Amino acid sequence: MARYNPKDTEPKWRSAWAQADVFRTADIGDGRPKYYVLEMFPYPSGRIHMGHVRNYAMGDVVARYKRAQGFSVLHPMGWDAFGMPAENAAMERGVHPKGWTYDNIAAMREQLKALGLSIDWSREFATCDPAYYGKQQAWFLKLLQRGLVYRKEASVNWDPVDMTVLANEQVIDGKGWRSGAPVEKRKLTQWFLRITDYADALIDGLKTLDRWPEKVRIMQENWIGRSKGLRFTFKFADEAPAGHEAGLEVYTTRPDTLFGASFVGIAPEHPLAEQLAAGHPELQAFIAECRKGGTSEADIEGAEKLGRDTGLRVVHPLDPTITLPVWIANFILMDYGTGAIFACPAHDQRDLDFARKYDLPVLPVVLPPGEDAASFEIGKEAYVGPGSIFKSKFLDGMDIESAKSEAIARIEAMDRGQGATVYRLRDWGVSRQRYWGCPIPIIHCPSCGPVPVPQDQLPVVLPEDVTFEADKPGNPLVRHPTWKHTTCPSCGGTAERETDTLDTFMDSSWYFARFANPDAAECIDKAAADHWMPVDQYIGGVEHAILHLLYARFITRALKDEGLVSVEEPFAGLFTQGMVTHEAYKNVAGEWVEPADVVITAEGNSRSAKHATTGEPITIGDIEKMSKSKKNVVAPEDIFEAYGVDAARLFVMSDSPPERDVQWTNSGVEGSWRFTHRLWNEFDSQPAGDFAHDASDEAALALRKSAHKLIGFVTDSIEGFRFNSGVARLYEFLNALKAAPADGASDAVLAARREALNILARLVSPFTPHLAEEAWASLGGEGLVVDAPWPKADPGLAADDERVLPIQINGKRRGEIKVKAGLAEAEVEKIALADPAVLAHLEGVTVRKVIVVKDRIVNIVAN
RNA sequence: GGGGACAUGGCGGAAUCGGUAGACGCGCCGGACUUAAAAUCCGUUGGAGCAAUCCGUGUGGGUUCGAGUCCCACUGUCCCUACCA
Repeated sequence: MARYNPKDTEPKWRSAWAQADVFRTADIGDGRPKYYVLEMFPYPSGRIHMGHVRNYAMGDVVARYKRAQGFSVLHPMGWDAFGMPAENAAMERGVHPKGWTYDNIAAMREQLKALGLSIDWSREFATCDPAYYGKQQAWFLKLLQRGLVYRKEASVNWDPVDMTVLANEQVIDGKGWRSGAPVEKRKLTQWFLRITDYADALIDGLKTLDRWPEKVRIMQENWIGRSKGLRFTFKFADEAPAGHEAGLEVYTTRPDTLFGASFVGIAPEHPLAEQLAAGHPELQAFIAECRKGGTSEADIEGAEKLGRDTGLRVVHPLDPTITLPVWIANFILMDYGTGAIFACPAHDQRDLDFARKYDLPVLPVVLPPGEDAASFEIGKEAYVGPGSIFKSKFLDGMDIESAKSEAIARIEAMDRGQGATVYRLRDWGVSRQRYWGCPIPIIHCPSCGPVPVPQDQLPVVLPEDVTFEADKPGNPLVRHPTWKHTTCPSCGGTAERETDTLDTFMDSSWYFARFANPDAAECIDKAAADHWMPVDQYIGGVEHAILHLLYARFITRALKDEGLVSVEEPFAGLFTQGMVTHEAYKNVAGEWVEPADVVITAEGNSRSAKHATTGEPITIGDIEKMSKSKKNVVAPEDIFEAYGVDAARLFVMSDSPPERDVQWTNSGVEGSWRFTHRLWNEFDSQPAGDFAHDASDEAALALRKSAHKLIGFVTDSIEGFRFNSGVARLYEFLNALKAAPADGASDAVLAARREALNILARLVSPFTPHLAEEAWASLGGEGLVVDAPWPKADPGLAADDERVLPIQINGKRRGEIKVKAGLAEAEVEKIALADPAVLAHLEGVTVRKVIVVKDRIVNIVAN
């Protein structure tokens, strides 16, 4: 019996697939139903890691399974190749970002190919290919023409380390998502995309995404943050400040609490605040102070509510006898609503904190159920629960919702404001002051202003002769001697190119559509995209729940409105897979130690660790995401070398549910490796022959039944993304096969085994494709197993004709009976009550009731 | 502060519909093979008990003939988000 040797076997089958070109897909399909499987494409950072292995192995299981089910499967691969790390490498090591990126792509392509993925490599592209980003420039200009792109001066998030602007989505806890540096506010002129025009569509579209995780839909909905309320204007009680004669506009979601207003607040950046500060050093100092405040969690938690009275007063819109002071307050945000609020301290915690600090009135107007109107008071906590409105004239006695509608109606009738929907979502700033990105195809002309580059002059190609020096940060496009100097396409005068490049999230917002035909002369080959889109199954990390997945949904809708694609939603099905984790180890000095240098010993239930060479004790730390800084990484290529690709693929699919983190362990992958060998032994020990069935042989029948049941289990587990359960069933079945060995078996059992192995080879093929091919060949299967159809279960064999029913007495299991499947309840009851074990437990008690659940269980109620 | 998820042996997890809790894997323990070890193979393995049996899915209640699963309250852990009026 030959030992299974993945080192020879795996490359052999990979070249067989390549030679037969089995994974190439036609651009407009071939008559079979289409299925588009896509994993989020990788950033070419240098080497693939275990997270990639898990992500792409999952997609490959789906792709191979759908292929076998008769679908024409599109399963492409590309590279999200623009971005900061390439520039960092350039500055640190003096290499060129382009060379660095394409070298990494070459290395990672080889690694991915070694994984044996069923990828159509003929469609591969990188976003840094001019052939790709040129098309991106083309549709960017179309969106500009549509009015979806605009330029404005705005206060933006500036990352002082990466020296670039970041979108709101890219600021995590007040820090740059990549650099981790605290973000500063800067006023810059930037290009923006009107994602807010699509806010409603993006929220409403979520309802159609029934194959997305609920969690991601909720995150997107919260991020867009639609809220309904009232926008209205306060008139000034005395003479209005110059330019503010119309009054002061505020936004609220609680118009029902209008009679509880005790002051009006404006943001420190509010134009009125800045105007007032002009001749007022104290206000000026206060506003400057506010600008400094950080946005990290600790800053916000600890931040004290601060404000300054402007001395201005405004008139209450619903009761002209009431006037309210106008304060500048540090907790009011300029870029939400109107940057001004009316404050109702009784029913808003922030307003209450502020009111207590500056001794402003607290007027409760919502009476909680069961409270007495005369005695109800607000202490340290604002009341935000339900109740009935009181001390509010015509709103008295109403519930909150009716009072909101009534207040809005009154204000609208007075023509002082109107109901308004406000979003948390801001327009997407896409300008990046970086070199290694897609150039924004705009020319700035001193007389014509910003002018689009004519379509026939695209692509605007990045110049390659740029210099990077660690002491000269910033964008080398700005200091390039010639590149930016050009002529205005409109007037022909001297002009300068835009030196900002596009946010790399633009690159990943349409690549899935380009894959339909990556060589198309137009941006998107409409016929091909109409055939393949939407992506039927998208797979990637949950860290993109808001960023990439929201941008891609927006761009797809914008491109649809432009007529470039027909779908509104790019990803019909989304699966967010968990990370690959590993224990982290530390030595006595507190330094991280690589897993390869650690020897673990276990005695009973306790584990201890020591250093493999020095023998010094090692502390076993937490299980964490694999990261270079904690040294708890395992290199995929080392695993492929030691155990083979199939064992590695199998392990990442087997140990945990795919949406959860999987803990990489050496012993775990060894288990998968053992499985591949034991599986091979079964195939290898099987003598050739036919499938002639002998129904009278019980062992043979039992084996056939479990093989046909297995088909259903594995099919369901793949369809339902429960790969770990499917793999467990395969293990279980192998155990059953070993219990009916070929050695000395009857002809009937041998035939049953042959049939079972034929089924098994196809069922394991999505998980361990190389081994499956070797097995298929040894069984004498026709052609390649990748081209073999998915096995079909014989319903007669897959269904049980006998059932073992547990018998409970008062809910406790007391015995079991074997009955024909589907046996009538009355019959089952008779048999159950005659069972000796049951009778023994019924002695001295009276049977009150017998519950029979067909084919499942019997419960006898007795006392 | 707001939103969401999760909690099952020594560990990862299974139980898809309210119906035999702990499949499968890892680890541990024992055995075979071996001069020995590794590898491999076989067996045991939730807890208590000699046993019958009893207890057992984070805690406390509830619904039900029957709850890991449904409802209420709580505790803990993790993720997202954040002065969004």
